[in-house]
Amino acid sequence: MTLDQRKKNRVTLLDVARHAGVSRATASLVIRKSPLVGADTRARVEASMEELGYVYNMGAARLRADRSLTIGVVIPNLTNPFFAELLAGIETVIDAAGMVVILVNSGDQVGRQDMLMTRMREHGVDGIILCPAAGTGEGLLERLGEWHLPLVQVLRRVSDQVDYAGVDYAQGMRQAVDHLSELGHREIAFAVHGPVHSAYEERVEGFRQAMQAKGLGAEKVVRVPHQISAIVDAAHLFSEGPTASTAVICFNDVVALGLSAGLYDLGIQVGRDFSLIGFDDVADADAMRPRLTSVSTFPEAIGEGAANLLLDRLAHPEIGPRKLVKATKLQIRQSSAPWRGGDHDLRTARG
Amino acid sequence: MTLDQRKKNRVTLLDVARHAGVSRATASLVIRKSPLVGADTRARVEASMEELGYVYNMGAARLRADRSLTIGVVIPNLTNPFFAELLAGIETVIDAAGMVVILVNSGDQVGRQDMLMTRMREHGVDGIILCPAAGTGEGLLERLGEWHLPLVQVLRRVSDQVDYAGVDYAQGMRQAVDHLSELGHREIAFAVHGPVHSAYEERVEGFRQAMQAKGLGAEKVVRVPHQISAIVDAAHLFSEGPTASTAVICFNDVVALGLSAGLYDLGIQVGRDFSLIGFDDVADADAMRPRLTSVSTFPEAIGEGAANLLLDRLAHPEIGPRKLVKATKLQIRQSSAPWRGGDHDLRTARG
DNA sequence: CTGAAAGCGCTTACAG
DNA sequence: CTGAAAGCGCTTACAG
Repeated sequence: MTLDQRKKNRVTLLDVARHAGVSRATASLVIRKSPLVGADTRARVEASMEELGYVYNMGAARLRADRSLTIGVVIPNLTNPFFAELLAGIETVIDAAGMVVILVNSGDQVGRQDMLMTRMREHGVDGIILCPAAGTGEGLLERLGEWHLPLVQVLRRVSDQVDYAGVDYAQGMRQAVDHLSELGHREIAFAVHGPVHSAYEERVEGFRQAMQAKGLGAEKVVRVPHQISAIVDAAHLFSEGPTASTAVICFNDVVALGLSAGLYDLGIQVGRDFSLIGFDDVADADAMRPRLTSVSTFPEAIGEGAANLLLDRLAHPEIGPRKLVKATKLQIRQSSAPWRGGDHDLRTARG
Repeated sequence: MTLDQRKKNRVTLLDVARHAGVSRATASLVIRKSPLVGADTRARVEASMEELGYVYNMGAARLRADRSLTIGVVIPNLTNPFFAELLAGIETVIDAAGMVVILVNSGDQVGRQDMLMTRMREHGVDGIILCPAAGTGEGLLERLGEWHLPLVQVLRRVSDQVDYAGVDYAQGMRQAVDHLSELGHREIAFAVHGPVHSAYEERVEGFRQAMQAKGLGAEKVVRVPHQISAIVDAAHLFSEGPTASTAVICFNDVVALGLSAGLYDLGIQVGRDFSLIGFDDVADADAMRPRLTSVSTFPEAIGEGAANLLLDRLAHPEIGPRKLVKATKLQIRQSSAPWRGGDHDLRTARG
């Protein structure tokens, strides 16, 4: 039996202490790199640890010290490349701090998320980085407050009373709208999809305000399907009917990728007869043809920011809630082009 | 501060037991759903837990019971969408088993990986799912064996003596080669990149064997850069010079995406004058134009398989090493097309 | 700088 | 079915 063997073989701190001829307390101090212990003693203890093959038992340490060097990360969807990059950023910082990430997937379901928060708590995580599932109420955050479990919201925000790291969506929308406006476009649509949460609303609101600031109508907020294959088939919404446009800003790069293919299928040449702007800049925009103009939101940097916010919070529980709102950057490539004038028939465009 | 409050507020099993008028042992049995305890007693204890807001302390339980309900997952690269899907599959199964994933990123560096294995061990994980960094030796696995730490290798294999879940790369290569061969292609190249590991070698070897089985030369194994933007610029390797071909099988979809763009830039129409086959089928192949023919390797299913293998291993440490080699499936779309004959000049192709 | 003792919150035999 | 006791491997005051 593996388990029994593991148990039998285990060398404890007491074994190390005996072997080195010191007390258990001294050995413990060596492990935690306390300056209280002399250099020669330290060397002797470390040699014994090496010789006996000692393995530090976090579980025992955590029970006594009440910290686990463990962070919970709750994410609504792993397969979205945006979240994968966010996670990579979080992992980098947490790892560098000598801590470890416990990862769970809420599937954007509030009920599951509740269950997972409890599970994180049972595992004794020192803090949580949460991208709240759509529909999360403030209640959850209050409960965490009662639990005295440090929390950082990332990308989506539910409460102003809790740390938050996210994107300046208003700025991003302004950059996209201004760019299209300068190219002469007036019939600009915003293609949205997915569940409604703060990041969704900030994007829509940012679009409205940016359009109004340019004296343009902002009524063309058009929902497209979630699956990319279905987005392809929704491209006609932007070439005909009441929401026909000359340019579309996309909720994210997945939408842009789908619409790019769909417009191509309709014989509309993006980057010449029609303009498309993505959001996030995580898809392989450089390898798309035409290359996709997109608003970079730097998910990896946001992940790093969120993790640093949490580490700060652990060190300083007393300071007030903080916000980290990252600037966006418009990456201009080929998919956005000057407006070609009103009498131009989109469908004749193919080369 | 926070920590002290958490401590002070904490209600323990003993509190629950007293409140319910039973002993601590009985309360413990209730938690672990033992049939030894009567229904009325159980109900009383559960009511007390609810009323007092009891939180199970995994840390304490693990110290005594020597299991943590925690699994370590070591992955070489999070941002690759292939690994994101793999991870999603693992997480689903581990979560359903009531366990939790500790995720770390080796960055494909053997030294970092060693350090992370030790860290996992200190955290007391019950087992590890490892996609070994390129260059990992058998020594690591032997060491884990000595540690009595159950391990499953995923996607890449270092030892036959340890459980493994992966892809039948030979089959995938055969499917790709046979398809191109049936379309009349004879000058078929294999575009590879990235670090060399078992999955790399199995693909190359699979290509060689499949080509030879068709009586074709298998010398055109061509290395392309790692960055997708640089792959785009490497497309000329397949249109001219000694490795010019009429069809390319790609190491993965990232390579295919880059070459697709690069060939387009060269004026070569993929899916008419040139054939391209991807591998993995994780990129949004349906949204590419032309749609990418690709060999599906089902990373999410492999993640699930690996996690199930590990759960089985935890339950039955005594059984011999097992292998789970998942079949591939060729998804034929538009990027592969019949050979157009020898005197056709690729560069005149553009419509 | 070091040692002896208590305790973190559970689980596990062992009696009853 | 339940209770009293020991112990998992650490850390933490408290003396010296």
